Amino acid sequence: MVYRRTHQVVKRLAARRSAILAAAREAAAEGGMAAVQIAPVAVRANVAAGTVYRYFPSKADLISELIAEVSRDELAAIRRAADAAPGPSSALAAAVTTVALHTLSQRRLAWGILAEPVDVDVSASRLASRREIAGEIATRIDAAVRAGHLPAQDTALAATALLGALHEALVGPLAPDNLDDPVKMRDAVQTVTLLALRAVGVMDARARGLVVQQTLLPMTKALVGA
Amino acid sequence: MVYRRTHQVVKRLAARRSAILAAAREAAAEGGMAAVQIAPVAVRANVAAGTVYRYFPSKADLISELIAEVSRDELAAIRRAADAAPGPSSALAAAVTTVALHTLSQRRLAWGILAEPVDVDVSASRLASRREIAGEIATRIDAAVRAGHLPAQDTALAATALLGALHEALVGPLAPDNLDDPVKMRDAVQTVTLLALRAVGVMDARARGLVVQQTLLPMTKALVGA
DNA sequence: ATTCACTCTGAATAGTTGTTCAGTCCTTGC
DNA sequence: GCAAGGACTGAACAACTATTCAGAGTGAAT
Repeated sequence: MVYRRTHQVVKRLAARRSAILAAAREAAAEGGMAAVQIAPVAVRANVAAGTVYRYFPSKADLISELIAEVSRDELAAIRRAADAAPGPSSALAAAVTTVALHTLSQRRLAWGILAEPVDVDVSASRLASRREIAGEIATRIDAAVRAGHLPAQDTALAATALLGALHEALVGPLAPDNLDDPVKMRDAVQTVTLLALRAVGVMDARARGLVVQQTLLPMTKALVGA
Repeated sequence: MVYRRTHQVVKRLAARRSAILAAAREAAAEGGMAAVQIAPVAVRANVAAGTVYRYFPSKADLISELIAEVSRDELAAIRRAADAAPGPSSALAAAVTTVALHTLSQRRLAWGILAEPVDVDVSASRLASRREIAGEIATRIDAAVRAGHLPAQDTALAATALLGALHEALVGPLAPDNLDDPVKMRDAVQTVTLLALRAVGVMDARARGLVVQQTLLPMTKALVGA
């Protein structure tokens, strides 16, 4: 007798896997990576602890996939925003703004994904995540350089530094603690975006214009819809 | 009978405490915070594990004090460099360069102090450490603003962002891996310092001048002496 | 010399979680 | 229905280290 997976079963298995990942994501969003423990996640996903191991070989794999998932979402959002911009400088501004917005709107999750201590080794996954996002930013910087809007520079290092600045200023331990207030939030996004653009060499006046253009409009959208 | 501590004993106790801290620092410099475990540190300091607890109530306290110590050293170096500079912009450039140099010259330790996962809670100590360094940078930015060299801005946020950029670019997971090469090291320091200065609004040409002035000379000194 | 306070030792303890696996339940194919 | 493959359960296990503490050691007071 040959056991064959019914479509229904396949669907259920996939759903369960998603449920576990979603549970992990919720836990991380609420309590940071520290809250992503097998037993609680299993409870949240309505399965037993052992079941988690039928879907993920280890906690490290679970968290790695969580990081990858969140990272994919963010990368897509960055690309969407940048591709919709009229020119390379606008695209860069849009990309930076998007990172800032995403980071801010889910600070706890962002902190967990980026830097929070985890008891298992997820450095490879974190590295990949950062590499992707940084690569995207580097590409946008490069486009602006090639368009003559920015001076030539080490775009990879610049992109890395920009991300570091954004993250530290928005979710790091020294980040202002009132960033839930939409007004403060908007100000913070504008400020860090301005810093970032100036850092790569956008002229101050032009940077201010780009920042206002890129944050005021999408900001309200972002705060309403996804 | 009243037992009184001889001067000699007091000295020995202090020496032992220093030895334990030094052992912890060495361990962190070699293997990151993960290597700062009670038993190995005790061995390195030539004491038994239990003795560590006569000097530090817990591992968290030990690491907190290690962080504070390293932080004090760095702050002193920043102040020394900045105070020796001729003007506020130079002082800012010197401060930023110093952070970059210090960070780079002890990358593993810096990573441990700043962001490496630790199994005990040292967030308060890390927060204090960052607050001090960021405060110093903020002060220097403020001085440059008041001197009319920089546009008005949120100096605290700017300082935080600058540190984030430096750290991410120099010791983060995306940092170039060949930073032991003095030439690459110098280039990296120059690049990130330039980014940082431009970010707060230093004009490009002037920034380049400051960067060269602040890195080329002290760099060689730093690589030779402490 | 002797006592006593204080310090040091390091093996044993304890608490925390990720991981396993024997038994149970469900679903498939006949 | 009913056998058998696969999935699920959750209590038990394992491993790792911070922490403790009873006993040994050290040196100050008399």
